[in-house]
Amino acid sequence: MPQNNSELKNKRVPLNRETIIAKALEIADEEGLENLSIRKLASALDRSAMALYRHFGSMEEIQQGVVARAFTEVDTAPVPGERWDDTIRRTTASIRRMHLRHASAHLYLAEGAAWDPGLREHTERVQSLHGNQGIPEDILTRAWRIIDAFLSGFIVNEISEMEHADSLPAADKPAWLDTVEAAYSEQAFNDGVEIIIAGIRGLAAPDPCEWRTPTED
Amino acid sequence: MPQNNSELKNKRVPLNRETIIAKALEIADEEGLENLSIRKLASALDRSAMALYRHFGSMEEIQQGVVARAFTEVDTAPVPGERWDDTIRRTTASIRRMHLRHASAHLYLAEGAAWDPGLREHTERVQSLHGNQGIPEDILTRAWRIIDAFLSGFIVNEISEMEHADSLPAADKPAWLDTVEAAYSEQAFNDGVEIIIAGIRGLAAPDPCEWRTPTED
DNA sequence: ACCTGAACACCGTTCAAGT
DNA sequence: ACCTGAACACCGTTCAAGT
Repeated sequence: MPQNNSELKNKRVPLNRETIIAKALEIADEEGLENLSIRKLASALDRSAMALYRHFGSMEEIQQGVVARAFTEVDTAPVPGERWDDTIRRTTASIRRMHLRHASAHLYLAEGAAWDPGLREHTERVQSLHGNQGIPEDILTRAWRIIDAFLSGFIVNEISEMEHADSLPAADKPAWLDTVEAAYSEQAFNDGVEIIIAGIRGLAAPDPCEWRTPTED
Repeated sequence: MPQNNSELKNKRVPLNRETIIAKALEIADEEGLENLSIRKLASALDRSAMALYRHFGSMEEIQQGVVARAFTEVDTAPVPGERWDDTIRRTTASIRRMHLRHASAHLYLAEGAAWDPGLREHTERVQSLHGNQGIPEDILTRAWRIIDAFLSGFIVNEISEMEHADSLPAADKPAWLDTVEAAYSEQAFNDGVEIIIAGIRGLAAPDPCEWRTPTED
């Protein structure tokens, strides 16, 4: 049975890294990264599971690709004249918003450390942003670890809590849960970021911390 | 073929929640929680996989049990007269040490948020510790969220990084690196804890923050 | 009461083959 | 060059049966 071109175009998207990852993120957004499988992905692309192995070596590689793709949505553009702490406020907020946009995908499940292939490019972009601002290397290293830990921990907890809240009858909530539940909100996130920024100033003292992204002229 | 009692005792440990979880933690410590399976666990206990379903409803329940069991190793005892910030230093360090002791188990994979059945008891112990010290409830709430995020994020990153370092070729990894890495990690952890404690003092100002665990007399 | 084997509906991945 | 079906060695879980 011959099929014409328009029929093929509807189902048979050209197969390459980009289209595979795009479809994978779509499925992850609907069912979660933990429910993404090669067979499911292949069937959504109207291909056999094995066809995907021409483009990816393993399921892990596909998951890393999905995370990398989501991180391209994060705002890491240099803003001339921006002070280092405003850069931190802007980039961390953007990362959090990206994760909330893809909350159902559970991206944190595949998100390894900063040297992970999926996060490497993102990490380099943000690090060079701060490097260009003139932050001393040892301060940047120490600051990075604390921010990175808080950020990833906060996001995992926040998304888990969001999903749990939807599935819990109000009468069953013990009193101590309020403390935990109230924890994850916009204000909570900002509290943490401000505390860490103040802490970095403490680490760098008596440096006035006037590091800024260079202006054009 | 009749088997005598001593032969049975060697292989056939009595089957209950406790012995199942103990064996599950053993396997997780060797292969990681992600490679623990009901079939593997049952075979290690010389039973069929289905025998375990008399004691646990699902694999998830077993994993939560493993996490809960590991958390009983954490030092959350009340120390009369101890100031709140020293309690934070002590309990967070103990949680980190527990995770490092079970680093290969990847316990964080099953560690949900604080309301997760596996962490519920632990959470209640620590919260009541601080409640008894007289920390105002709103301060405890704000402090908890930041510490919890930093702690879980730091531990995941630290263990991931340790394993990444282990997989480096020996030539790329001089002998002194272990010490430096370990020391740096320790310092980074303490940096974060101290910054957050200072931040909590800022949130509570002008309160002198002299909250302490009650003494006996 | 306690445990079993067989079966179901899935996985990721490898292999040899098809056009 | 690109894709396929069949197979392998696993999963978690359900069912009906055995002692």
